Amino acid sequence: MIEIINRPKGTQDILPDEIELWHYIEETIRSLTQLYSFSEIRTPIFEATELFERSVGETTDVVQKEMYTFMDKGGRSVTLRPEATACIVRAYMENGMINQGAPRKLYYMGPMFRYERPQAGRLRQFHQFGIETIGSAHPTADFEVIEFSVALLRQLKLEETKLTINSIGCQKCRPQYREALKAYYLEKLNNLCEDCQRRYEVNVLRLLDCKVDKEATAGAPSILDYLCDECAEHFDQVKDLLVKASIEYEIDPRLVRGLDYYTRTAFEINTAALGGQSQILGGGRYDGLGEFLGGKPIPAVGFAAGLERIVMLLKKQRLDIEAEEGMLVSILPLGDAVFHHAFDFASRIRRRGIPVFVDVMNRNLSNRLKHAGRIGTRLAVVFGDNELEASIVTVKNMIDGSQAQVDAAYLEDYIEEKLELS
RNA sequence: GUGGUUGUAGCUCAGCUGGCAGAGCGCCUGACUGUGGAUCAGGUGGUCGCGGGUUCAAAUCCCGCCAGCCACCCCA
Repeated sequence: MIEIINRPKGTQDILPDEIELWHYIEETIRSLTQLYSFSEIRTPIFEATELFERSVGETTDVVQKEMYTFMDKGGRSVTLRPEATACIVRAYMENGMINQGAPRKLYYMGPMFRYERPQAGRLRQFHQFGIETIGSAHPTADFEVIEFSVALLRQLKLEETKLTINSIGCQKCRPQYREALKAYYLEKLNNLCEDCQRRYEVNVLRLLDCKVDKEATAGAPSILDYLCDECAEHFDQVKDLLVKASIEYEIDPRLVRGLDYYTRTAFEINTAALGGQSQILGGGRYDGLGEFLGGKPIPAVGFAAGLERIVMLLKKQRLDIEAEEGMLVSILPLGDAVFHHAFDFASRIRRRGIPVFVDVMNRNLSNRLKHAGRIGTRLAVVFGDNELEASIVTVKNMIDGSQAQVDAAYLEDYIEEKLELS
């Protein structure tokens, strides 16, 4: 007995039933990016492992334990991309896009891979959409990225979402805050959970969003009190722009980012409706990334959204996607002698831009009609020997059940007319 | 990676303290030899997640593994 092979853990088959929802999301994204003048960029799904080690940061979970890394046959270590920002910046530098003027506004959409324990809204292969505005250090760039993310969710008709923002400083002021935090937590260290004791050494900022030790965190110093003048001014301007655009937000000084390259603005959009994985979108400024990757410093800001989470939310909201106007014509030939005419009719109708299904099963009319009905046929073209001898076919309207004898020579005209009338 | 929980037909599930694997829906066929949706009848469909153990006998009890879900962790 040959064993049946199942899909790999943490992956998903997206079936035809669900694909309409994906198309709806993808089309909304493409039209909105166009309206905001973001251009699509496609980069490889795997990259040199070092790209992620250098950018995402070797202390993060993503690099330490979540990467799909393997040696190729040439002895190179490559990794399935766990996120795209590093890839985009790599491509930006490699292709000399810095010479194409600033800012360069890019977007991407595609699969990402992280070796994690799967859970609702968390998969090993998942899809992200993201935008990056590269080349501008100005707060208007931060604002535009945030504004776009809000507009996108509104356009998608996603309900009950909340925007949270923060500033996490820069390489100048963050170290001082880090020290202040360490000093604050030092005396409490023994009472903290195991994870937090580890975080204390690895990445103190992460202590802030620990769910176990909420009490200890309550009195912790706020990053906002440690921002340097430039960072504070930048943050003020971003907030001011948001207020003037009537975009509601909440400031959460404990909002930090897990990835090392983030600077200044950090933001997230969350929803209460999703359970454990509440974040549907997250991003911020990453002025440090260019240098991390061995290039010039390049100011940039962007975000990434999880498409599966958007799909889940929309399903939960039971959003009715307007079904495509049903235009399908089904051709139901009766008897071996007339099968070849079916394909001739089909080509002629398809040339008018009308979708056609040809029944390629050998079964009686009753079952052919049954199947035609279930796939959403609007008009069924039925014919056997007797019709074709008279050069006619029978066209049945599947919605009201009426039918007509039609001159086979003008079948496509009749169908076109019939579909446009209804 | 840690903890909890679940796994029986394509789907939803029943199957008691071990005793011949079931139902509804779906699918296929027929009633209707050329007319779908309704009705009725018949049929198809399962290594009971996988492997081992206990037993005369395991879907049922025990152990291990795999997978799903939930929470932690982390993030989109």
